[in-house]
Amino acid sequence: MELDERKKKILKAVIANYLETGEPVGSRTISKYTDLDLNLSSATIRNEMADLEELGYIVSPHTSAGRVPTDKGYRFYVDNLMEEKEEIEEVKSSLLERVDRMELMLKQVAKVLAYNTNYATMVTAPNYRKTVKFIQLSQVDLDNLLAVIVVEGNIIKNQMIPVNVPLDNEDVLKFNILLNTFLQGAALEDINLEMIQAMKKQAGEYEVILDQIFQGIVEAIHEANELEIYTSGATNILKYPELGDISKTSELLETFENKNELSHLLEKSINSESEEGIQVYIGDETPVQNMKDCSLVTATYKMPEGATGTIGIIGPKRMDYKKVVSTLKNLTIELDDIFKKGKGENTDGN
Amino acid sequence: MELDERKKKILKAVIANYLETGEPVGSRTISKYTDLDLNLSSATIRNEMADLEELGYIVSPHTSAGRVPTDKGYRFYVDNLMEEKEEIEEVKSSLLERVDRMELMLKQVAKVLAYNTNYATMVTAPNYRKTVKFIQLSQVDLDNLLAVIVVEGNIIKNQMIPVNVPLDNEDVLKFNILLNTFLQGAALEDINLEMIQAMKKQAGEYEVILDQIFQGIVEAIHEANELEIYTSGATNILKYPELGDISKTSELLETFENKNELSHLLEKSINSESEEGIQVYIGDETPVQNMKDCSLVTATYKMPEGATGTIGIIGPKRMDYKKVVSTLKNLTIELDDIFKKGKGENTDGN
DNA sequence: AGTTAGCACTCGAACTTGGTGAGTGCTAAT
DNA sequence: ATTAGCACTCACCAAGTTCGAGTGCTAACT
Repeated sequence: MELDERKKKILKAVIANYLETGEPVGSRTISKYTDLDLNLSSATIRNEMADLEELGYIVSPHTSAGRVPTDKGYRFYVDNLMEEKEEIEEVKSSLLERVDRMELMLKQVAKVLAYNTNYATMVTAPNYRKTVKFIQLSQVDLDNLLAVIVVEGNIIKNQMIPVNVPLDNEDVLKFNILLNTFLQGAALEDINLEMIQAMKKQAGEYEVILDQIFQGIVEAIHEANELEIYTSGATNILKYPELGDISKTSELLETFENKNELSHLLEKSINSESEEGIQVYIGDETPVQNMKDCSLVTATYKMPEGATGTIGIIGPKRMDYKKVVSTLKNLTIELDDIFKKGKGENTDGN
Repeated sequence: MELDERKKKILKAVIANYLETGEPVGSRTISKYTDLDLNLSSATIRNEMADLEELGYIVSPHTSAGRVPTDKGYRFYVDNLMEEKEEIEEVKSSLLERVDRMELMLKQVAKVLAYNTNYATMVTAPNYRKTVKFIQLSQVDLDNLLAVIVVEGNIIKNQMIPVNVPLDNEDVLKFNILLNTFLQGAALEDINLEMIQAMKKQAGEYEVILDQIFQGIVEAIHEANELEIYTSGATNILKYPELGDISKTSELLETFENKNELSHLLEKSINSESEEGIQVYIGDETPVQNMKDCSLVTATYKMPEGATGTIGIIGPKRMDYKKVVSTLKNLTIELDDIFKKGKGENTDGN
């Protein structure tokens, strides 16, 4: 059954009120609600609300309480009723000026966003298709070589490599030539055992040292492939009393502390959705089990090189979707802009 | 007034009981408590407890409840009554095997410690006296130079430096020589305007580029000087119902999220205490205001080079001091050991 | 037919009441 | 000095009470 215009209005009013107060909303409240020009008595509203309840959009927690939106209700609101805010929620871009280090910037984004919205946020680093752009060994001191690897997107990895045989400059130079010949431009996934075998052959007498070097490099590359994720404002979750059930909420907070877990979960689900742009996950729809009492809104941003990353906002189901969606929209636009200007130069990874 | 032997025993019994249960403990409980061979009736205990209350070691939350230790009581316990555990609380050292990257290791320490104790933990990186050990510029691509700086303790910093003039290999080589001449072996604090001026003079026509390079290097160095801090198990705090006052606890959790703040606070207070070894801060004694309903136990570990770092455990006032202290003691010993073996090689910073 | 006023009803929240028991302080006997 | 005994206190719990917001239904109104 399609909702007629009036039912839509009433549903919208119920949700709008509930988003504000977090309390069940009653018929009288709606009938006094002027924003939508309903002008109906509470009795009429009651009849309509009874229908809406039967249809599963709202529910009353007990006989003599008002109504509360169900997940289905929120879903309908987000899909059909919510017109987005016109006024641009200016993300304080002053805070976003320093683009010179990718990592810091993304942390900053998470922080600013959490501060502005009062929800929990997370930002993943862009998933470049990682090809090796630059690789270099240097002798730092008698016992250590330093491998510096720069991959596409200017993410830098360092690795100290202990060596027990003294090397002279020429040896190091040789290694560098060897490494660059084989590895420059290679995608990280392509660096496999075969390639390593081939390099070893060429290394001749230094095979043992090469082994150590490899071990270091492989580790560094492996790390470069991990999806970095930055979070902020996790404790904002505690501000919403409906999530006050500590045992549940603390699990959620733990998930936040364990960024690894979080990143895996997100990677699996969000990347598999080929859709781009803003996604809203309400309650059970969320990919992360621990968030099932919350809602998650994600947005995708793009780097000029084609890499994409995800920004997520986690809040109570009654979060201000309108604000969150428009904030995220503006933020991604702003980010795309910044990246276009900066064109990826001047970035850094840990 | 000095506490006589019996009062001490009773105080100890009260605290021991309270640490276990978290409930106010009554006279009858103590009189049945066999561990200390008191063999007194509850009435006698009551008289003694009344004295202890008058002296400020314990307090009863209301007329007909048992007694609870005060901060003063805890302090006395920690200083005089608590004999440390004999059996070594083995920190699962298997998890500490990978020493190859300082940063990862310290994170791991925080994690393992939080997991084993069920309290919140934090670990600061060692405060090396940071002298530049190695500095190198490389041309990564047409637009970017990469500065790699290694400071004592093998902490590595990277900085991408955009340049708008094409440079050839010889230019880069020149810069490298220049940088190394001036900076190698210099303490980070010594790198000041004068030195920079002197270098600029020598740079001649490339002064502008040098400027950019400097800016990058200064930033990198500045960062290297920040006290790194790693935390774990912050959500463990929520497990203790006496800290269940969400508004207070959430502030504490926020402090944990803001590692910067935390690190500044700690730096100020803990480093200023010249004492080493284990320190116990109870309630108000803690350097961080938000922790005043908790206790903080810190330990100092040493690197062979003389650098030191701090490990902290934050829990409720009724934390198991005995266990925490002995765990920390063993941990620092183990760490000192690991560092001695590894002798600082094979480390890395972000 | 759609809307509304009116009314009986429901049920959670908040408050009251009384009983229970753990624990205390005091006193008097040992 | 220690202890048994006793009156007293007070948080906690369960049962009962009131209160009011909100509902569903019916009958009257437009």
